[in-house]
Amino acid sequence: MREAFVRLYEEGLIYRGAYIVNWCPRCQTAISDLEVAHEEQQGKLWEIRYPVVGAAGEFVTVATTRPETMLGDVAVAVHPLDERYQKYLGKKLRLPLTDREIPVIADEWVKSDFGTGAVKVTPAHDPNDFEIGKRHGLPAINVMDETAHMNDETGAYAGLDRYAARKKVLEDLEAQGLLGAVREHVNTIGKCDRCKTVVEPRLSTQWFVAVNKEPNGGGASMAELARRAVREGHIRITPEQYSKVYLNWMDNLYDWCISRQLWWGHRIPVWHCAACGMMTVARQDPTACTHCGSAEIVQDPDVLDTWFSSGLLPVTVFGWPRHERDFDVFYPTQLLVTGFDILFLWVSRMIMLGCWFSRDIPMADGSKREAKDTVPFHKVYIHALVRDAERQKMSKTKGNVIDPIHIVEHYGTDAVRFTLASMASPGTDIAFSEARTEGYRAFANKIWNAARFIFMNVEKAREAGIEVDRAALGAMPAVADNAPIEARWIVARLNSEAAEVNAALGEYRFHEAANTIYQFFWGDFCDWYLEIVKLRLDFSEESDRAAVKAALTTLLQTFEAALRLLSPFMPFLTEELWHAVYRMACESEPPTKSIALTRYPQGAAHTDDAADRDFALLQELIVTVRALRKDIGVEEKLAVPIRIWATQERLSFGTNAEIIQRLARVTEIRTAEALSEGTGMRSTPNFDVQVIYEKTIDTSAERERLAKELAKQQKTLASAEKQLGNPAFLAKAPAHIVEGLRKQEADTRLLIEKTRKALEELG
RNA sequence: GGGCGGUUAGCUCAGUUGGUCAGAGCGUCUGGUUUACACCCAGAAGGUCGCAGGUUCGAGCCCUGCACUGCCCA
Repeated sequence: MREAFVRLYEEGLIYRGAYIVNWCPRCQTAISDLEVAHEEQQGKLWEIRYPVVGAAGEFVTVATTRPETMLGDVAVAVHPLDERYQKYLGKKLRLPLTDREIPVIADEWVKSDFGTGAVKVTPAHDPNDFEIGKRHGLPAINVMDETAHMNDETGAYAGLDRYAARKKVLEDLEAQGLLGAVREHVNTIGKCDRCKTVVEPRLSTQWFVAVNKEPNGGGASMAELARRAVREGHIRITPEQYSKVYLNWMDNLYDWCISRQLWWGHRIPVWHCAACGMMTVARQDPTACTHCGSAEIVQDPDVLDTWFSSGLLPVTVFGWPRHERDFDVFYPTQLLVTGFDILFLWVSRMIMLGCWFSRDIPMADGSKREAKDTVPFHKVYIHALVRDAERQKMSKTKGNVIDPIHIVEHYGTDAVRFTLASMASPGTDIAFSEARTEGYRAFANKIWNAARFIFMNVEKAREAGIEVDRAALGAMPAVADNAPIEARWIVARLNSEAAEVNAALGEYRFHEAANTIYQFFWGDFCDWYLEIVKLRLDFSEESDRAAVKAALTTLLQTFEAALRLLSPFMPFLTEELWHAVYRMACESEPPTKSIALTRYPQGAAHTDDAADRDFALLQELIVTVRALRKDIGVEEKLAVPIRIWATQERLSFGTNAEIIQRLARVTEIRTAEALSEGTGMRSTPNFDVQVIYEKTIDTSAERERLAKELAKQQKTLASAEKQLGNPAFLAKAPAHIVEGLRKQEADTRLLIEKTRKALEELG
């Protein structure tokens, strides 16, 4: 910290000066612009008449939102082109309530249409007035002390709090007939971020970092280096939109006030000499003034802004200012994860100071460090902020804080974690949703129950003398080509979903990763695979033991891999179950102490497209039959025969009859060569299916459904035909789009024909 | 005042470079005590993607304007 301060001072980038700063009267310290929260507030605009000296009965009327500061007025300013006030330019006014006379000056900054067009100038208590004062060489009269009470400059008002003073000033003006109109006025006031006290702009002597200035030796400014780091892509901010926010802020950066009048913090390494009045800035505590040798030196009482030392973290963490091996090895780091509210406060300062102090440190191989290697980190991921259900920022004063402990106790840590991950889509904040959390608690429960089912079967298998080899676990499962369809399918699925999860994580799309896993675990693994695998887990004497063992192995392998896939999202549950897998299935300890230490499943797309395709058809058939049964009123429990007309060879419905029977509650599958008459039919481009059911069906409802269906199909066809009939489309659209549309058109034509026929048969 | 977002099913939200993308969960409705799970299963209904123009063969997605809304900075 000292090294940084002294070096910047030597480079001419740290200076001390009297400026208007944001002053918190309660904390009694200066605070930076970033620590001030601006709020709109209904206030008043008072008009005050300042008598013109030497012109009895004439006044210049000013408008102000802060009458008490008039005691520190040193001028009244008007716009140079404002005709109303031309005659007063250069004249003096008598400042009411005091015995001072102040000039009328012209300054471009004054807005003629605001208030009366004449403004009081109080350089010690307003940043704009300070600038005007500097331009016109006016003095600055501070009228308040560090607690925002009126000081000795104010005579009769001395000792009054600023608001009490305001009241008295107004009363006195009123009594003297100098108070004009009072209007309602919305103005913006600054409050201290920490204690919410209204900030007082106050003239005081502070330390600043000149962020936009070239250093003494020449070269780019700190802010410029920090801008380039992002603009030139050495630092990539995700979501990208924050790059713009960052650059916009950097482009409008003022000097950074780094001194604080607090009693804790790093003290400023500057000693003031009582003898000669000069300053000694030193790395080591000096015993004498470097200018005159006097021993009467006192260290500056101020301490540094906490973000100054925090901003140095990227280099100090690796031993800077010493040059250590850690620095060579780890700087620049890869990724910083943080919330956007910290982007300016900390991230920007780390970039500025990191780039600055690393730039003259050679690379490990001795070569010169280039810009890309000066940055403290290569990537910044800005995560979402959690807000309350009404999207309000949580705050203690508003009382809308959601207590994470309470939520975690209620829904479980894993459910809360999964909820946040699933809602963390980049660039938007998270409105905390209890309903979503409830859903993911159910998900955790679902996984737990799936595990119970699996372990139960492992027990049964063991009783039947079937054991799963421990060596089979811990990797991506592999299945034989002649394995049952559901085994081939779930393994292909696991692979493609794992690949998708990895891709999503690589791009910080956590919600996508979470949703993919959710869908895989619940939708694919539980709803389809587990239901089908029940058929294979037959531990009776007459079963094919090799087949049962293979099924059980795939089941365990898939579950184990799925747990690893899920573990970053639900660490506690998966840890527990993963250990249980090894203990229950293999009666042994897992290969590592924690699931977190295992290899994350990578997966691959298209490992078994044939299984994917065949299983999709099977699902389509089962779903169609289920819907059909419901439509024609087959009781839930009743199993019925179905009849299928398949248009494709590969519909291996025959070999998968068991699956269809179990999942669609079917007794018998008949096949036919052609469309038959009768009711209770459904068509898809791949097959027609009929549920054979004796009871009369609701023909009018069925007709209505078919009519609706037909209308939809015709709409689809019309749109496809329109596009395909457009030469421009055929000429310009890519081939796969045109092909896809052609297939859609053909399929739709076929369906329309079938639907029409079905309608005819209903009569 | 300057900047950055958002507006998609009743609710909470996805929808990466314009085409096979209109989706999920919750809620609603219907039916189910199938030996893992009713914190469950099956099925269904529900949206002219804020409004108005424009670019394009093609727009939830790109451009312009407007309305409402949130945030950041001054």
